[in-house]
Amino acid sequence: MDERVPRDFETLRTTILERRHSLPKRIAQIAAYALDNPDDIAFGTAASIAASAGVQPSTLIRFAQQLGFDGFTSLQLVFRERLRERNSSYDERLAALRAKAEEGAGHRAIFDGFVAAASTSLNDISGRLNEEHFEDAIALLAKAETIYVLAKRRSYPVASYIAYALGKLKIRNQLIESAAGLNAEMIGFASPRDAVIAISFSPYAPAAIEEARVISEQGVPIVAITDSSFSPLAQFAKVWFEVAEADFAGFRSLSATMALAMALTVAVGEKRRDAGRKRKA
Amino acid sequence: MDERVPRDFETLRTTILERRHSLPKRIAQIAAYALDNPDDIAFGTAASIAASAGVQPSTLIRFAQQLGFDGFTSLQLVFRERLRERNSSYDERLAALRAKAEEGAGHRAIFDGFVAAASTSLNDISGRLNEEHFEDAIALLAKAETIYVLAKRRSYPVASYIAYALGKLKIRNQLIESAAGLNAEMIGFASPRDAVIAISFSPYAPAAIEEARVISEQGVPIVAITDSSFSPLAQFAKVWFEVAEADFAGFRSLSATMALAMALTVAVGEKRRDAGRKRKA
DNA sequence: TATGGATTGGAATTATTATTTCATATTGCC
DNA sequence: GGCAATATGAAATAATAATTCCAATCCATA
Repeated sequence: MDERVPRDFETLRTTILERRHSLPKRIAQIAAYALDNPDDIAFGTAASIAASAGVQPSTLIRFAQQLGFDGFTSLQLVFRERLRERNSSYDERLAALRAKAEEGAGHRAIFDGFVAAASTSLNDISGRLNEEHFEDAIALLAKAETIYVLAKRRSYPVASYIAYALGKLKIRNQLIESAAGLNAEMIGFASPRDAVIAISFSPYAPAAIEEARVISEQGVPIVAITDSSFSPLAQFAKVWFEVAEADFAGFRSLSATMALAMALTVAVGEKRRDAGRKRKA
Repeated sequence: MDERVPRDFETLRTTILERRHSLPKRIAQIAAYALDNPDDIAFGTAASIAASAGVQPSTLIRFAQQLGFDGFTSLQLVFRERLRERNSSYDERLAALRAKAEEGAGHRAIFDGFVAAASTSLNDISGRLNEEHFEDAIALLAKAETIYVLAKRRSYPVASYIAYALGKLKIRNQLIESAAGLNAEMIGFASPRDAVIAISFSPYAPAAIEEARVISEQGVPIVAITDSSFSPLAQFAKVWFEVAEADFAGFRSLSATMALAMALTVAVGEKRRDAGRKRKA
């Protein structure tokens, strides 16, 4: 065993991919299986793995030997090590972050707390996004002449990001700011051919709700991002998204909302480009 | 085996913790070891685990039986299952997201791409935050009379969030907006007793850089959040943070920057509260 | 402190699993 | 198309690991 044996999964993976085409059929078969089902290699027995991959146990051992290991067992160790590391690389780290943050050890803990809250929120939303609503929202926004973006206070940063991104994508948009008292007039210009993205979380800013009400009464369709079905925003909206953000130290994360906002914006941009192309053709 | 056997790790854990005090000494010893080193149980052999825990293999089996399993092997399955799930619950899921996003399957892929980018960025920053810089920045900002917040374009949402949070914490602050032409005068008011949080990423908005230069020449200390040591912002800053945000579809995530911004803000708030308390005492 | 029951250690046993071997099949090459 | 080299399948064998068993020890209780 003087030749260089891959001792970590990434090296192993690379090695396999390099040699892929020079491997005999059955060996290639088990190689593909190994990269596709690393967990099975980590936990299975030579016999069970061979069966799942549709080869003989001896082939599995030859595969290991071809890679420079002295048997299946040593190959398996690499797959097990990977699981150990992977595992500690996230969930446990997040748990550790949370634990550190909770026991409140100084300023670093504050940082860890916010990182953990943001990660949790992202994790959560990625499983919960309603794909139909997402498509509906994109369709609705893509055909709008002007997209109005409405959000106050905590949600305002998201709105300003949307406005920035829409601008970069050359999509006409209007941010309804809280600052000047011109909101009423701005809203007055909106027509049913336009659309609104409204964002508001509990405790809902009264101004945001009121403006959403007025604008929906003008027949302008609203896409809302909010935090529950009881949200007053939901009742005015054509489509609405529920985003649950984790909080830390009384401040809620914005990461999930941001990710959704970015995705909406870019998807609308893409949809418009596609539509434009079709019209020309 | 009619009694209820814990089939998932959490249940098992709870069961062990409940019975902890009624277990015989050696069994308790292996129980503690199991909860402390779940990975070892998942991968080890009865003999190796027993040795590490300082008991006999037979004790390990008795432990498993006491919990209702019919042997060590079935107990081990629970520990292995946990690793599988844990693993697929994040890293692999993220990889899957990325893969889906890359193969570009419709709008859902866009969403997945942004979620993945945000997760990656958070993951990254949590390992890279320089704790000393963080403490320095907090100290510097905590003693400022007014905190100026300076950011344009893509970074503006972060600035507006900081301004909002500082306001909620009753810390005097001033957002230097790009809109009106009053920036120069606003900046003119800043003194060395104040401080600035400046945020800018490549391609650096010229206005942001210019304003940072002017304000630093007035002797106002700057805390910068930027993306590399070559950033023009870094040279004006007393303390600066490097934040590497992953991007998707040409838009960069803001999640790591946001988390850092929130942490900074809240930490400053906390430091001020502490200082206030001490002064009174 | 004697006694019964529970607990533990250590070796023997049994089961499972990896590996080797050898006959057979396949492939590439002249 | 025939030959050698290589690859594959299947079963035998060797190794390893789980489990069981029994004697020794510990502990609570009378």
